[in-house]
Amino acid sequence: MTVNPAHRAAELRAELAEHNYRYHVLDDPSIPDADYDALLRELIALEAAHPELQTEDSPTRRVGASGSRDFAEVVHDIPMLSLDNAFDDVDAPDDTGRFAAIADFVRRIENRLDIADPLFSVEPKLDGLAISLRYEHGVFVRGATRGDGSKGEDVTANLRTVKTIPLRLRGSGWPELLEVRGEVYMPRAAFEAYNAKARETGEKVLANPRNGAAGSLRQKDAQESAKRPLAFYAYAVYLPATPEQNLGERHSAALARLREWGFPVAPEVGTARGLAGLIAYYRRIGERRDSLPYDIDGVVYKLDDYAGQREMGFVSRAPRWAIAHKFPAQEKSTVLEDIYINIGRTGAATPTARLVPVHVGGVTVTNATLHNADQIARLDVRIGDTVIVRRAGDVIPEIVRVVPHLRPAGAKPWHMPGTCPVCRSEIVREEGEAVWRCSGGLACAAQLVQAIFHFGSRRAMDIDGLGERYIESLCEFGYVKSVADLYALGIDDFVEMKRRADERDGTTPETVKAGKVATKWAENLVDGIAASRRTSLERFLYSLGIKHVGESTAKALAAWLGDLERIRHMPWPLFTFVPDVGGEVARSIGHFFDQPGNQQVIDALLARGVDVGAPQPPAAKLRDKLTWAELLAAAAIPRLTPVRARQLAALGGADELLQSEIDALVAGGLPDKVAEAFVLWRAEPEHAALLVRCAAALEQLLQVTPQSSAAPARPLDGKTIVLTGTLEAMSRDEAKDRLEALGAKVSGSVSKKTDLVVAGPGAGSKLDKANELGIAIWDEARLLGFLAEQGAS
DNA sequence: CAACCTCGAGTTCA
DNA sequence: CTCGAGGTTG
Repeated sequence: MTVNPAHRAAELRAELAEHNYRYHVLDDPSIPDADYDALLRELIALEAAHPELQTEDSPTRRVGASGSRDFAEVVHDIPMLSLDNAFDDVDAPDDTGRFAAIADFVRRIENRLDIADPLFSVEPKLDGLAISLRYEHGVFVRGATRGDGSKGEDVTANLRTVKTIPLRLRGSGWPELLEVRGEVYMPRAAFEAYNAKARETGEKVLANPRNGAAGSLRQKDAQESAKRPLAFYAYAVYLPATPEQNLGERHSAALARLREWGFPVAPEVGTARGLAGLIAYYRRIGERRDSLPYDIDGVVYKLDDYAGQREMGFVSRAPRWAIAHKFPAQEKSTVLEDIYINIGRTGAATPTARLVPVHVGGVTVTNATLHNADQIARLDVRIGDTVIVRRAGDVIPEIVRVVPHLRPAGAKPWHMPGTCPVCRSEIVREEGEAVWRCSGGLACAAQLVQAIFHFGSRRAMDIDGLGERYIESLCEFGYVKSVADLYALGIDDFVEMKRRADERDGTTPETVKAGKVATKWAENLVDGIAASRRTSLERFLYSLGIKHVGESTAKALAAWLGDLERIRHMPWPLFTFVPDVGGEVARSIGHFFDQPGNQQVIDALLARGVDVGAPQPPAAKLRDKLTWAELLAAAAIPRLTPVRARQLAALGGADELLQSEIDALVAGGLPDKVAEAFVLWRAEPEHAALLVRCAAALEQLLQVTPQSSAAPARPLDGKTIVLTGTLEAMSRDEAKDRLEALGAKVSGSVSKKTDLVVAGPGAGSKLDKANELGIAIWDEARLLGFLAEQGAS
């Protein structure tokens, strides 16, 4: 008698699914692994012989589909949340202070819902990847990463290989359409085992379980994914068809239901009542943190009652009914091997600690900034010290303190070296400044490299593919002595440069061994450089790297003065007519253009085809400021207050003022002291020359500056807007551009002057501050609506 | 001149 | 993101 293959396949599938569930979800296997494998092999053989019998939910699908392809985009019907994070205030003297953020969270709920000690669902916060699983008629049909919350990537094939994700739901009563959210993670034991094996076979070792999980899920080849031992815990469930009706009335009950349907839920999940309950849970999990089979970085509290959740609602994308309570940043001790100096673009000499590599919060830290010499003195860090390193809320490692009793005998306090380690120029400190600087300027290789890197950076000339390493080689071998030289480079230059660099390093790339020369990268670079020629005046000014001229000052200069030729020959006091430019910045700009070398570089750039667009007349708004009195007031003449400057201006133009005797000035109403100070000042030839240049430049500006014409009023004129958090439909830059096009000023920090804050998910302190100051807050949807409206009209 | 607001510059690791 | 310093304002 022959067995019906279809029947047998269904039987095997049911049996395998049951064993799988017992093994992975209940952790209570009922048959030996070998028997399980035998059943699986039988099914694989059966499906191979009868391809028509293959189904979406077959356990054989866990082996992983092969073939490489890009991940399709998945739009989440219900956006995936981002939670607000709360940290302990470790400096607080008592418990109420230490858990202030959590206490606030509970209080807000109690006040708004008018209840005491609400019930929370409490969960460990796994350090993995949030994903969303979709089930239709009980069958797993699609899995996606969180992505930015509204759009993720389709990783269905890879998720099928995760054994604890049910491919078909158990039991009954599940809705036709079901979406389950949870965390894919790599259990610690699996991580260790994987790495042990990888070390043996010489394969790449995973940095930490989290990276392991992320890397595995994004494997293009699901067969590769199948080899990585991932697991899954569910923590949320939605019915996308009727989102407002979740499963039952309580989150904890919904999770219990998920368990019945075959989803694994972390055994540490439970409920807790009121602030005291939350803190007890936090402590309990914290104590067990190291002995749990997976990495966690905190716990999550969710208001258990769904009706309450709906009432609390959202601030932008973050729910007000849930919060992540993170454990304090992990601290580790290590030994400080050396302190070396980093030279920045402006010559700033930043001491950096080289550490004996240490694992902190999931990554290996080998470097940590010490900011400046003052910081080193404050911490009293010395070479050889054992130091405590922490990766705080953000990513950047910092040295918290030294362990004094572990200091080696004879360790000496550290001092800033007198000369630059790169160019041997003197390292000096400006009066009253915290930073020490290498005085070598562009003659210092480090500063030249940084200057070129800045020039090519995205917000400056935006040269694609020009990385720091290439720049270092270009400078080292003398291909480039200024940014202008970039535009004279050809493919051959880059290839030759690379060859020399490889030679020096003693490395021979595979391509050279094969007797070929790779040139694609060089072609791309040359194209990138060529494409950067067409730029704007503001980008160009920014890319020059003038001290005190960042993006926004460059933009202001371009908008108000409009013409590179005008700007590069303007006497410095005139720059103060541009808003937010004061004496210090104006002098710095003037000083930059006074250097013949800088002028030559600009000439060379223009000669090699850099195009900053057509010159514009100065902004009409400039006109009111274009007076001789204003100019004299800006010129930093000793004792000359604005009032006195007006009196002085009334006495004549540059020629008259250079010739008038003190008597005449005093007769004109100036106090003796002021007149004397002025005469003393103008005795300096360079001051006299400045006066003449200023007068001439003012004359010229007056001729070309248009009368204030009634510019069309824009809807956001005079409004100051701050963007915070992540925007999803457009980049922050794009949002900024569009708002500015409507007349708004987009600024980086919230203050009383802010009119509006646009908050995306992940918004932090800025959002809190906006709430505190009672400033209007929009979410992205509202912004998009507004922009669409404006765009239409 | 003090308080407050902005901008610029520097920073780590995968 | 954070610090330090420059600019503006009351």
